[in-house]
Amino acid sequence: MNKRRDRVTIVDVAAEAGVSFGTVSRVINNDVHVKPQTRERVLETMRRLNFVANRQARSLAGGRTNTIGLLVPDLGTGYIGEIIRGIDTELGDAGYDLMLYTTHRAATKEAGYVSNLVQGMVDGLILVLPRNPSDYIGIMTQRKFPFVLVDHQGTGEDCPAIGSTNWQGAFNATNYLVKLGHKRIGFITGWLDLGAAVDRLEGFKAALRTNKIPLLPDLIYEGTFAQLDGYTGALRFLDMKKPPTAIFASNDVMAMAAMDAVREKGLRIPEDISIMGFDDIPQASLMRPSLTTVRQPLEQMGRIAAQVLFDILKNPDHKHNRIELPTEIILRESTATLRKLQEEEPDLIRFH
Amino acid sequence: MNKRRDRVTIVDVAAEAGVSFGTVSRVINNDVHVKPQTRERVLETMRRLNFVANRQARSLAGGRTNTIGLLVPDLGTGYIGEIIRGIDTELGDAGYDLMLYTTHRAATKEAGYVSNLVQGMVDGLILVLPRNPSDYIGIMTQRKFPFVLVDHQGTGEDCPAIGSTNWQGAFNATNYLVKLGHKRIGFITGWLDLGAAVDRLEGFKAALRTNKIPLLPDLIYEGTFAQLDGYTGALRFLDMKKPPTAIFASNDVMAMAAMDAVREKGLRIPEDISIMGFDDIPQASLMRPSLTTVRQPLEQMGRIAAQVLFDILKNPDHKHNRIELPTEIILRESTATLRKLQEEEPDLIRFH
DNA sequence: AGTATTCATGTAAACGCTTCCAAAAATTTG
DNA sequence: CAAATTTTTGGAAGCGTTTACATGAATACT
Repeated sequence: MNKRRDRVTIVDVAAEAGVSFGTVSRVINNDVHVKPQTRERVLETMRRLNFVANRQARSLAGGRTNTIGLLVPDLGTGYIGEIIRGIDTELGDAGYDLMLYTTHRAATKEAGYVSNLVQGMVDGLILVLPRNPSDYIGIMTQRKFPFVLVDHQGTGEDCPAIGSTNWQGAFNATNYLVKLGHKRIGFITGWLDLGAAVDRLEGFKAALRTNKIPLLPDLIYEGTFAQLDGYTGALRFLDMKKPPTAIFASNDVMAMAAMDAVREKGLRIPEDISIMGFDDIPQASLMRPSLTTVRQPLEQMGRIAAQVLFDILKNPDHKHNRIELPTEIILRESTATLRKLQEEEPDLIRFH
Repeated sequence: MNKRRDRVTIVDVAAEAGVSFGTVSRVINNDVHVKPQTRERVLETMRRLNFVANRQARSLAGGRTNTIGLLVPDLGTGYIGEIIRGIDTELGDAGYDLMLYTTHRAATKEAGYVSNLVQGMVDGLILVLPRNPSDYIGIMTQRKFPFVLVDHQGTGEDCPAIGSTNWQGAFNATNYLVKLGHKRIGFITGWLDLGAAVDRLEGFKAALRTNKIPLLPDLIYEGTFAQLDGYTGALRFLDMKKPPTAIFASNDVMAMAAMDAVREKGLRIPEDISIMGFDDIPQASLMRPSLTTVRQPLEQMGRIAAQVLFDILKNPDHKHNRIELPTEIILRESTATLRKLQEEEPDLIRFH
């Protein structure tokens, strides 16, 4: 093993610098009790010998790994990509490494990974879009293992989490559609087991209420955030006697699929029907017409998740709760003032 | 440190199972020299005690980390996401963990990461779209450090790499456009420092030659794979006296931007102008019109990269060269037979 | 049955570092 | 200037494994 032989250790550095390996270790760890002059000599030697501390050994001896684990469902949409960018930035600055685990939607893998990771492979865990966190939040909390949830508000658990103002975002977006003149708005929900999905639905309902628009059960299609739901839901709406003039999907992926359905029916966006999404994933701005949507600050959510995790690492007993970041409506081409249908308005009103 | 105290080690397992810790280690490592009955007893004990082997210790003692490093430029487009999916699948099956490093286009970070990682943090390295690999391929080769390059053909280096048949893909795609009747085809190149970009350009040129179509320098716009190039390049083409009837961009991102430019000029896709991309990133099928493109088997490239790396790990002296995976044309909506312009054909011919 | 071979198991010595404690050197104090 | 105090340094004892090597048990062979 060449790799083995020519590796330079703190002992080599110590010998070369004429100090004990203990001192070298102190230098590595920025211990104050080293004479500046000695420190400089050691540092110089390390540089000259091209020394890199062995992470495994440090972890083993020190009990820290300087690595955090990231559990994500997938990397397909760019949605996660944005979040990772944020996490990665913070981690890099803090000198942590990132261990990536993809569950590929297999919820069962989650718990398995978690129980392994918690066993000391990483110092902390960031879980993005956890599927059924209740399975393991218990053991993590009990073991006081540092973790943060991203984009999930629990079904009751009270733990560190980063999310965004889903309710407010949906409320504002709906309000905006109403301002454009839309009174019949079809809403496609997300997976209602997730708090985020429920909040978006509630925001939608509240906005209708505020605007004194009756809530028609037929105009709510229950989806799961999956592409197909957007398509199916939109078709359901379009086949109604009086189809909605706008469709608000609980995420961009479903909104994009809804656009397909609308086009297949020979309708134009936004002239005939407006489409609103949620998330603002990168491709939302790339499609034509580009998608008006509610922006979640994904990258920032990632950054803050990392920061919160660091804080937990430092102050394990500090109480950390859910943090909500503001959402924002991004106006693009897929929504427009209700025009063509205005003559039909009386009709619509009669209907209600 | 609670974390510390309640950790169960092989010694605990050994005591509980009534064997020496050496035997437990053998069981963990699937050593043949363990009586089946003993093995079962140890396994049972491990299960009961919820034992998880400490990775740091294993690495330190064994000299292997069971972790591979992945260096990627970014996670934005889904392009990398696909590749990672492939890598991740293989890694998971083989029991390796994934350490992710993002360079965010900062080429300087690459070399830094590499020199650290090579120092024993990971057993091998997969570099996706390396920016300037010559900086560190040298040291890796010299140290015999296992690595694989993905989607990059060197500017001379002879090392393990996974790519696709860029030349053939571009050749076939161009041929296809010609079959549709297009004779004036605008080509937007990638970053010509990358072999892949050069190959695509050469494939394009060769197809023109085969079809006896003159190669007009004005119909080649030199880009860098970046979005803006697609836009600018397309505008350049469209402002010509005799604009091309088809545009072939060296990647999907530029093709998508070219579509924007075409639309801004009030032209329709594909009726007025056909657009062809390269890569087949996930969003290519999601845009409207959907993008006809040359598919690189990204996920498969990831898988094979991992497999090759495993092979290098097993047979360090085995010679590993570049592997090329076949590309494939994906027909979608952005290309069509040359129709409307057919009456102008004589004109075009006169021009050449 | 007695010896030669396997096979199964136990044990000590790393692996490269952190951390604690004690010793040595430098500094302050009376 | 010696004693007390503080700062700096050295070295031992782990951290939880793997991996030789040694030993003991079981099996095969003559």
